[in-house]
Amino acid sequence: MARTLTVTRAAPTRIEDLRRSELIAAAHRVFMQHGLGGMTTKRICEAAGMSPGILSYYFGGKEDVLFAVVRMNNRVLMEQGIIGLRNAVTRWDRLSAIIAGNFPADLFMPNVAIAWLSVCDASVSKARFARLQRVFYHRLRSNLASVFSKVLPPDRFAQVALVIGSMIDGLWLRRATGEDLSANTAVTHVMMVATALLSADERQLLQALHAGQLVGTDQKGRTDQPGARSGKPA
Amino acid sequence: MARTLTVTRAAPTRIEDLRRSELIAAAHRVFMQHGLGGMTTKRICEAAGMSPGILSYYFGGKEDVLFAVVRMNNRVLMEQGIIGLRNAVTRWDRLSAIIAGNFPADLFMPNVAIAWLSVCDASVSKARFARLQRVFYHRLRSNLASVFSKVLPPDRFAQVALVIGSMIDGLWLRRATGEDLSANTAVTHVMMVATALLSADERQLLQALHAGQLVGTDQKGRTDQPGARSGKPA
DNA sequence: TGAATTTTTGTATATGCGTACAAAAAAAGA
DNA sequence: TCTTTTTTTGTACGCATATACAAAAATTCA
Repeated sequence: MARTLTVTRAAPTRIEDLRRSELIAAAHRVFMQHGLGGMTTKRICEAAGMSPGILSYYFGGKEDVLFAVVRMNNRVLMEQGIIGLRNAVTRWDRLSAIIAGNFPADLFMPNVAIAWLSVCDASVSKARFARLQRVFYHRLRSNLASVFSKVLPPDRFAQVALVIGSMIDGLWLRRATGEDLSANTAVTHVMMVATALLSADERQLLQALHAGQLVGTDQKGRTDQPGARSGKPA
Repeated sequence: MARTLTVTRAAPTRIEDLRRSELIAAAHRVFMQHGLGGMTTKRICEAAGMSPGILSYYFGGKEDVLFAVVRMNNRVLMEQGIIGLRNAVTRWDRLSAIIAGNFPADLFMPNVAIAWLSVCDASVSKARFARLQRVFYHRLRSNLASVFSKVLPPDRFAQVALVIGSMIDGLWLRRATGEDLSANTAVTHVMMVATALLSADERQLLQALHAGQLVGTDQKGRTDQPGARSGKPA
């Protein structure tokens, strides 16, 4: 069905995949604008310029569409994160890229934040979505590990990763409530926290080795701008 | 109507307020268990042991009930926060009490977190709820100000307050997704961040005055336990 | 007790939703 | 061109919900 197995060995009827993509894109738009609650089948089909019944022809149901939307969204974010990470050389650049990858300037807006919030809400009852969420968190964690794992002991890393992850989520949530907050300041705040936490470790480590050498490590001065510092912390 | 204006000048028929309270309490229970989406009028009345139609007799509609529930919840949290703050003497005790007040051990659970999440979700379209949310945030901010305002310059305080607030929200969100996290560790993590941020200021301040005296201020050692340290940071 | 009022019940109505499906239209193949 | 398959349409059904409301029950008052 929907596949041509005759003379031409050509790929499966492309119109099928095309329609699916169009519907997913339309659903994505509706989702971003009206949130999960306002994402009705009628609106989706309308946004795609198709008839209301088309959805059950190309998808098993509405949940399948939503799943595809979230999946697509995550994939895009991850890909953007990867290309951001390619250009980073120092550890701090890498950290900065990871954080910034979680705050795309064009997406860090109330509508998007609210939409993402309602997915979190739905994730608790739908196992598929919870799994997607977990994959996303895991990706963040392993990205952070690539920065910190050789600098911090495992349990300390777990703390730092939880703090950074929670801050990212928390700032998105604040954005959802309409707080006046730019993607840049969000990144800045997370980097500020990371810096503060790491320099605490730094001092603790140095103190454990030899007391009194602390001032020397800090002589470069301190700014909260993520990019202002390119040396590794330890 | 519903008031006795005859011989006895007694207060308005108390049964009215009683029923209202019962319904609010029932709605609160249903809300915590089934989330916003699962909070139907039928379930509320059922949980209150009343007939399905009673709700439109005592309330204008379902939204009024939800509003009352959220309002009650906020009031309880604020009152608990106040009594926690009464026993605090040092600045760190106060900060600890404020943070701990945002993570009641018996409420820091997925169900509650999810319920609270769905209210955030609904807040964006219903102005009344957004206002409630803003009041809540404002309370946190002014509580934090009572700790930090004399130690930090205003703009720096704004940063710290945003970080702490976001972390609180973020940890609740993580809890909503089922992350294994106790109220105690949540408090610990927030305190850890606050400590790190504050000691950054501390060092910066001291550095600005005289270089080289840093080690002396840190001689007491550092633990991340909130209660382990009772001296003020600056 | 008996009448008046308050409170509760149960149901009826309207609305909005997701989904299935038969019929129509379009496209492809011979 | 005619037939077969694919794609689209529009509608209809079932389900769940919030709300309104008339009737019944309980309570209050004289």
